[in-house]
Amino acid sequence: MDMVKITMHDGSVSEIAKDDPLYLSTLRHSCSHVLAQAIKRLYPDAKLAIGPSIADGFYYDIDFAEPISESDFEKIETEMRKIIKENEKIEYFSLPREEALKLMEEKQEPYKVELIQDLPEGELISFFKQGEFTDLCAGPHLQYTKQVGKAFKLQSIAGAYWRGSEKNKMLTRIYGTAFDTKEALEEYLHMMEEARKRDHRKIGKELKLFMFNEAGPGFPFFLPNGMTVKNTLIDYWRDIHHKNGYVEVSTPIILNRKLWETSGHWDHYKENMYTTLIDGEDYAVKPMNCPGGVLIYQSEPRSYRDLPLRVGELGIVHRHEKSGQLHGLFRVRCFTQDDAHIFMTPDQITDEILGVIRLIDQVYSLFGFKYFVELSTRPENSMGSDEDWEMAESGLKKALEKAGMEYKINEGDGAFYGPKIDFHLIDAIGREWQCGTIQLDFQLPQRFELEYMGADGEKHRPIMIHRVLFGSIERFIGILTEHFAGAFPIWVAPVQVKVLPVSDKFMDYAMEVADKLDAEGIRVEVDKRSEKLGWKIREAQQEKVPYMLVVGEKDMNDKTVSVRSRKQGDEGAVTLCEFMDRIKKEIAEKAN
RNA sequence: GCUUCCGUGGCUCAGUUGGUAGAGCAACGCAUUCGUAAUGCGUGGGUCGCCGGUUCGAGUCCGGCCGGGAGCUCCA
Repeated sequence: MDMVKITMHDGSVSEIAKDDPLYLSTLRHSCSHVLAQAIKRLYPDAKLAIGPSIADGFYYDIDFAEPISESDFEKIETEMRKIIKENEKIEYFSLPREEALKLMEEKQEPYKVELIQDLPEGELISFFKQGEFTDLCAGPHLQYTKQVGKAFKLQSIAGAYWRGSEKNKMLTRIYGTAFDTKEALEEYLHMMEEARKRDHRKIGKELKLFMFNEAGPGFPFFLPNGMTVKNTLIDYWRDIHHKNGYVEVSTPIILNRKLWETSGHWDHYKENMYTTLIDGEDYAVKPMNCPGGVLIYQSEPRSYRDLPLRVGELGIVHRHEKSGQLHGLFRVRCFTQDDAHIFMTPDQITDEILGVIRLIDQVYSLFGFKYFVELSTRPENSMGSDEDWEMAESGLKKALEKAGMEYKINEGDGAFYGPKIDFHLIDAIGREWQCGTIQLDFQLPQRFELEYMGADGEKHRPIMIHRVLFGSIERFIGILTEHFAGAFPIWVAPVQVKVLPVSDKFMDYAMEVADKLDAEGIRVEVDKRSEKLGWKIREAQQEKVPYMLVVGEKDMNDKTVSVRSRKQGDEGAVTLCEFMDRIKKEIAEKAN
């Protein structure tokens, strides 16, 4: 393996292999310096902020005197190539704090001055210099600008707040990427193109799954095809919950202010709630299902014999997300949570959590998702006693261990009302999505003074958990759409079979085939247009219909159908019965 | 919400330095009746997101609003 020398934070030189991830991030970081140098040459008044390497490339935040746009990229890239060709040595040097400040003040770089002021006192400040360009930087860097090579590209421009705070000035961020070979760059750009093709907003339009309308920004409309997908997921959800001892309830969408005051939402979540005044009383549209679920728990006296009580609800919630947060089905203002609340005694925590973990595993595995788990523990400003937290956290850990599940701990990242487990699934092209969560809650049982009668004849407070598997059904549909690139598993596909008569002469037979499939509960359509077969196939293929049944003279006489699957293509003629058995089996097995 | 880009027939897009709109697909009609990813011909369809301004004249320029994209921030 090729080795390459890089200059580290302290000026020392290390030799690393080219397959070390540090090499690529160093290359990108040096590329961001080349970008900054080019910017300073072309726009001497621009002020530099920070320019790190990131997962897929790098960026540089810059305060421009005049706005620039992506049409300036060509000019900037040309200057970058020039700098790379000049092959300046990238030199390390360090200065005591005072001198470092003086240097950046002289260079009129206010953001760099601010950064130095925040660095710990008494330490030397490191810089990297290439030609006329000097930048405050922790490194590491390549040794010569030429080593940045030719495989780089500026990608986009975006606003970004100085130091990530919306109170600060908005800077211009230039995103770019760099690789060590042109082939790797090409491959990456190709991957990005693939991701764009899978975009659920694009596929959602093409397959007529859902739509949006100005009448309700962020409120999805489900079209017949999308509704089939949604209902299929819901049917499946009901089935597995029934089998796992859950009952299902439904609570009102709109509830009185007093309830939200008791739950704490009125004080802590009001900004995101839709509220209204009716007959002199305040109401709010529910942003969460829990308070309603709690009222159901309270509707009758509960005994320890009733616990654990697993109460599911496919609750429609509304949250007024800020306009800039909306993103297709991934971030909406109205969605269906596949919620459930479990009320239990403290010694039931581990088993109940374990049950939910297994349910989540079952669901994600079904769609072929891999996933990883994070446990978030007690934050500062939390409520509840030390003993409560100790009991809850150890209960969650025990459940994870019993399930044989590896997990990462996020210290102090829990909600103030209890610890939680998050499930992040990984889709077909490697992206991560946080979907399932299991959250313990000490707060609501206390606020609502929930009780159950114990075996000892005393009243006790139950432990409550909130949990979702899909998270939001709408968002999960978006994820599934991208995961499968629109080619849903047959049990989910809006249309499972499309019958394609070779010509109008076989329409009656096509209808007969469709009727028989329909009678068995298979979602089937007939392409009745007087088009050529090739055209009908093309369209069905684009619609990602799992099975096409071509029927012509031969099939009509033999009582067969010619099967074409979207994956394999032409599979030849079989009797309708044979096909029926096969498809029913595939649907029942929920095969991918 | 902030920065920035965008908004033209159902869809995808073109529209040069301002001179009151065009293509392909779809739809509809006619012909074709066809065996595994695009048959041909014809017809209809747009107050160019909305409001206001500049101009003899605005899809094109300017301002505001609405909606969307990218990113930032946010997601008790």
